[in-house]
Amino acid sequence: MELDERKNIILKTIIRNYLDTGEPVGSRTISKYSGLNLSSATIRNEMSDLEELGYIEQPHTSAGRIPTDLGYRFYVDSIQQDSEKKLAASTNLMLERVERLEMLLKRIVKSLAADTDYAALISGPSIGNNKIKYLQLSVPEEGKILLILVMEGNVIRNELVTIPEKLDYETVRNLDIMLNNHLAGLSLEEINTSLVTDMMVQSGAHGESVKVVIDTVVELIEHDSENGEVFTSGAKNIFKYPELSDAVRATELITAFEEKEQLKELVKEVTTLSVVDGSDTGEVKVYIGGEGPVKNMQNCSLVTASYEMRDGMKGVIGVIGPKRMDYEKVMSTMQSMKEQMDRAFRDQQ
Amino acid sequence: MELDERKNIILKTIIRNYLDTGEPVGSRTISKYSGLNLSSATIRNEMSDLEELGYIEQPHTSAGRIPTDLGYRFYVDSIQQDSEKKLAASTNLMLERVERLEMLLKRIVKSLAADTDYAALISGPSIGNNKIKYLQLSVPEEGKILLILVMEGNVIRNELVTIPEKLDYETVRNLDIMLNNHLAGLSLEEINTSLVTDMMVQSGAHGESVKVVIDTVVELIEHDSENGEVFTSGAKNIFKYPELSDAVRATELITAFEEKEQLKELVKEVTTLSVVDGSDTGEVKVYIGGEGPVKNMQNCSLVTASYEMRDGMKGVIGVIGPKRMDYEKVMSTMQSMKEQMDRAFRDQQ
DNA sequence: GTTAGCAATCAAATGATTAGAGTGCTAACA
DNA sequence: TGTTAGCACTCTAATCATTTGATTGCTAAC
Repeated sequence: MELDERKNIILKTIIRNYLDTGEPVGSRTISKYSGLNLSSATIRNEMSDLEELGYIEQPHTSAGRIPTDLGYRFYVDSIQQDSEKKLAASTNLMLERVERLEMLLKRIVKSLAADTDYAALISGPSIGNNKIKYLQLSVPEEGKILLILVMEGNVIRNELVTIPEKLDYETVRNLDIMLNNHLAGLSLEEINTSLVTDMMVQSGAHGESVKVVIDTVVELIEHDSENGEVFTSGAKNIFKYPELSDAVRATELITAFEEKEQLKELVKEVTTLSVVDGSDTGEVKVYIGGEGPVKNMQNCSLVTASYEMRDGMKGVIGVIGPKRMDYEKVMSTMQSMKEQMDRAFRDQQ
Repeated sequence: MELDERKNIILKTIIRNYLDTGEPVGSRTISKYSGLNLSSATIRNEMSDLEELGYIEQPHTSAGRIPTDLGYRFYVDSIQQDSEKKLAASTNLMLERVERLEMLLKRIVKSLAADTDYAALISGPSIGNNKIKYLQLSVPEEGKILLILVMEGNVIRNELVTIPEKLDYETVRNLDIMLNNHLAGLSLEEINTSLVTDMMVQSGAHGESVKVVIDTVVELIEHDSENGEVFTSGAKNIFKYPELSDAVRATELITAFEEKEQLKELVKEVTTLSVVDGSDTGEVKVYIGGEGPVKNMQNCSLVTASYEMRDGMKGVIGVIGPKRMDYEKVMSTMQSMKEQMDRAFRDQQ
């Protein structure tokens, strides 16, 4: 059995109706609103077929039909083909002004949540496979070294390092130069044991201190690539949708939004997935039910897009809502956000 | 009418019972469990008095009594007087190991939430009225300056500043020295216009760049004192308590826990309140219903304590739960956490 | 001052009935 | 062969009356 044009229209009508009302839709409704001029009996036959094909299902005998995950997938794909994406009215971010990146991200995620009425997240660009530009040591007090690490793209990290000896200004300066000579321009993978031993040997009596500093550098980069910040907004929107608000699911989402660990995992997967896909990187993507990175959120869908900053650093924006979500609006809002951000970051360079 | 010994006992029994069961308690229950050997009729008379005094109330006719905010206050105060605080079993934090402050705070707040089963928060120590130790400039690329700000207590902040001119290494070095001469040892309030003008004049042609840098310094400190980080854990615990889980209150709490702005406000108020009180700083405090900093959380109580790091920098830990909360357990857990933290930070120095 | 007893009150549970929406099937129709 | 009208059947959700049980306040007796 195939999905002919008529089944196609009926299925879309069912889903659109269900997205609107949240109620299972019956044959009579479709008979009236599909524009096909068919009686409810005929529709019933077709619906029976659609159910057999796995696109819709009945919550219980005497109820109408609701879309299955496969049904949603069909719907979302068919939206994406309708390339005449009429962009949704979304907040103009006015990204021209320079401000702290953190503030900027928070503002973006906030309007994303406000525009869509779902929960939104944004990941800051992570330094990940980035290269060290330079580092800088100073001595805030005896026995400690303040390490400043500047990565390509001017991402800056600092850490206070406790060293096992007291070093004078001149020595620290020399170590600083030596470290820069060896490390500048390298990425995390390129820092191997032989290189470290090399530096330790070269710094003679201060080998131990140098080791501590290098370890800290490695730690900082690793920590950051696993731990790129994620901001969220609109978690409360979850409560607007009765099909989710029951304790279990709410708890899951709330925990995810509080602990952020799961969200970071999610961001990571989305990033790597889009790299694997290759071709359509940057496109808006939809994960329905437990698809892709959205494990254990059976009743939610996730819409993502990635944006690009200077130096090829990428971040992800996403919206999480119930499976019964206004996909068209969310997808086009997302698209418009992404474009605004890409443009702003490009111009700002 | 006064609170004599008998009323005292009855009131405590009512509250303890209500905390246990969450159900309004009736006269018969008290008659059985108070240990006073009084009939329910007598208890009824006393309860009627207690209601008139404002300690308890009836949700509706034919229901038992529940404590009012005043009742809770009485109960909490009477706990605090029972100075034989049997410390609750709380996670041993094993704070000896040095780790990143952020990680440490997250771990603490997590076990606080786990131990109490309520939502917990912790504020990192803020630099607030702290003094500048030194600052450091470097040039990651033309037209930009990397500003590193080190405060007393080795709190470090950095920011990339865009300046209106290209400066060579030597000039930046001189500006660095000049800025340190003027700013080192000062707190935010001491940076006034005349000082700024002074520095601008002294740096001649580079006055504009200096101004931008100083502005950034001020911004960093201000931003931080308003924005000291707050970590939370256990927001999901809110759903364990049916009296809170209905949408409105849940939404309020969830938003507060996501946006953190309200929590920061709260932390700020707790900190300033305890400064005003003076004497009993550092004690565990309880705010019931809308008391103190817990505006718009009519159905919650807040238990707080402040901890101290080196250099007198203070932070706050807190637990938010329903008014019907196990005050004894929370208060003693809090006390023990606070002590562990104080001890650890003192020893670690 | 304390208590037993009793009527009055009210929320919450129970159960029966009804209304309504929807399906599947069959037979008739074009 | 595809479409439709009609009808019996199913199941949920709403409604309403009734019952149950907990609790109070009051009064009169101890």
